[in-house]
Amino acid sequence: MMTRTSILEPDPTAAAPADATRVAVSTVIFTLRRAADSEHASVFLPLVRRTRDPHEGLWALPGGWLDAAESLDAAASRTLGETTGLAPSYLEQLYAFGAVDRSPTRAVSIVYWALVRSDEIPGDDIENVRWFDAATLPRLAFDHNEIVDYALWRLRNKVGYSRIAHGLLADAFTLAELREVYESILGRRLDPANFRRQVENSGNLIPTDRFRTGSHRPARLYRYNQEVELADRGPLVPRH
Amino acid sequence: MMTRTSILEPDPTAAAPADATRVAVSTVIFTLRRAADSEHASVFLPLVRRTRDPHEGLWALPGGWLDAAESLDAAASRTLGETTGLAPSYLEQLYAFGAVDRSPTRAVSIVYWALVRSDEIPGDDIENVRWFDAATLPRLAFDHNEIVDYALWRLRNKVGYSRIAHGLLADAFTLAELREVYESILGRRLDPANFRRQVENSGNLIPTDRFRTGSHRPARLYRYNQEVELADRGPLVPRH
DNA sequence: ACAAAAGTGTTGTACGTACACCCATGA
DNA sequence: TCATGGGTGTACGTACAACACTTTTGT
Repeated sequence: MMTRTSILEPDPTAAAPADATRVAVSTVIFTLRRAADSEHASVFLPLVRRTRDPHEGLWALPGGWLDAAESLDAAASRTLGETTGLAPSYLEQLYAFGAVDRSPTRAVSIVYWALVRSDEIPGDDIENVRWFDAATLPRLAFDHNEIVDYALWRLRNKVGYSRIAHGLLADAFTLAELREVYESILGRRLDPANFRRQVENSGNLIPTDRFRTGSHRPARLYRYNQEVELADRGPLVPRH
Repeated sequence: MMTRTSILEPDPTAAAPADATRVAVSTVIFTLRRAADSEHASVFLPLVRRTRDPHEGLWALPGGWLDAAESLDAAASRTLGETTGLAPSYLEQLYAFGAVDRSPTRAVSIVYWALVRSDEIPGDDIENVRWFDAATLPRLAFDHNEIVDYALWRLRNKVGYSRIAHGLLADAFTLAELREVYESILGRRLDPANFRRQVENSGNLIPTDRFRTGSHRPARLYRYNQEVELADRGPLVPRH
C-alpha cells in the first residue's frame, strides 16, 4: 500500500482550499425547570429559531462558526453566554458531528453540553430563544434531534457515576433537592434513605449548620466539597 | 444581552472566509505486541515521521485533512488503512482538539482511536511508519503526546465496562489469551478463576468444541457472541 | 511422577435495595 | 394530635476478590 504524503502528514503551512469544510460549535444547554402542569421538575434546554435557510423557522441548537482566534471550549462558553446570559456550571465536549449530508453545505459541528442553574436564568427575554422540555421537542433543524438525544443519554449516564448534579443546584441545598435532580434526570424515584447514605458516604457533601424550613420538619442544608475533583475526565484539562 | 445573528444562526450558504480553520482527522491505533525483552504483551501504536515543518523529524499520529466529500468516520478509517493496511476491528471518536496554539496555523483535529489485531498487521514495510511501545514514547509533534495519553486512558477505562477487548484477538481464543489482553491494557494481573466466571457470566462468550493444545492441559477455545451489541455508545450509530 | 495451566468450590466483604421504624415540625 | 417529610436501623441479595482445591495434559 502506498502512502500519500498529503494524507499522512498534513501540512499546516498549505493554504486552505476554497471549499474548506467549516467548523461550527454548538452547545446543548440543560437546566431543570418545573413544567407548568407537572409537580416534578423536568429537563429543559434553550433553542434558537432559525431566521434563514436552510431550515428557516425551525428550532436549532445555539451555536456559531468557530472564530479563528478562539478555542473550542471558549466558543462553546461564548455562545452559551449569548443564549442564556450565564456562565455554565458544567461544560463538556459531547461529540464532533461530520456526516457529509448533515447540512446542505459541508459543515462539521463540534457539540458541547452544559449545565446551568435554573435560579440564575434571566427571564425569557432573549430574542428568538425559547426553552423547551427535553421530553417533548419539536422537529429541529439539521441533525439536532439526534444530537439532543445523545446529549441526554450522556447526561443520564454521567449523573450515575459523577457528581455533576450539583451543577443544577445553588450553593446550599437539601438532600431532597439533590435527590429531585437525580430523579428528574434519571426519570425514576429514588429511595430517600438509601440516597442519603450514598451521597453522605461519597465524601462529596459537607453538612452546614443551616436548615431549610418549610412546611414540615426542617432539612439540613449541604454544600459540595470543592476539594473533591471530578476526576472522570482523564488527563484532559479544560483549556478555555 | 444582544444576540449576534451570525453567532446564533450559522449560515451554511455563506462563503468560507479565506483564513478558515482547517479540519484534520487523526487516529490513535492500538494493538498488542510482545516486546522483544518482555514476556508480557504491551500496547503498541503506529506513528508517522514528519518530513516537513513544523516539527520535521518528529513522530506524529497518522492522519490527514478532512476531505470535502468524506465523513469523519470515513476519514479515520481511511488513514488507518493507509497506515496499517488494515480495517479496524474497533473505531471510536476520541475528542476534538482545538486549542488556538496547538499548531502554528489554526487547525482543529478530530481524533479517533482504534483497535487492530496484531496477527493481521503486515510487516513494518510502510514508509515512514513505525510501531512504538505506548509506555515509552518519544516526544511527539504538536500536542500528540497529550492525545495519546488521553486515548490510553479511554482504552483502559473502556476495557473495564465493555467488551472491546475482543478487537485485539482473532475469532477463536482461549480465556487465558483474553485475560492477557486485559492484563496488558490494565497493567495488572487478574485472578484466572474470577476472570473466567466474569466473562462466562457476561453472556458475551460462546464456547466452541475446539481446544488450544499447548505444553499443558488444553484450553477450550471461545468466540464472541456477535448477537450482543456493544450498547455503550448510546443513540449514536456509526455512519461510515 | 511432576510441573503447569485449566477449571471448580468456598468464603468474606462491600454495596445497593427494600422497607420498617423513629423524629421534628407546621397546622 | 396528626400529617408529612427528615432521618436511622436492619435484613437480604448480588458482585467481586482471595485463595484452596481438583483436573488434565506434556514431558
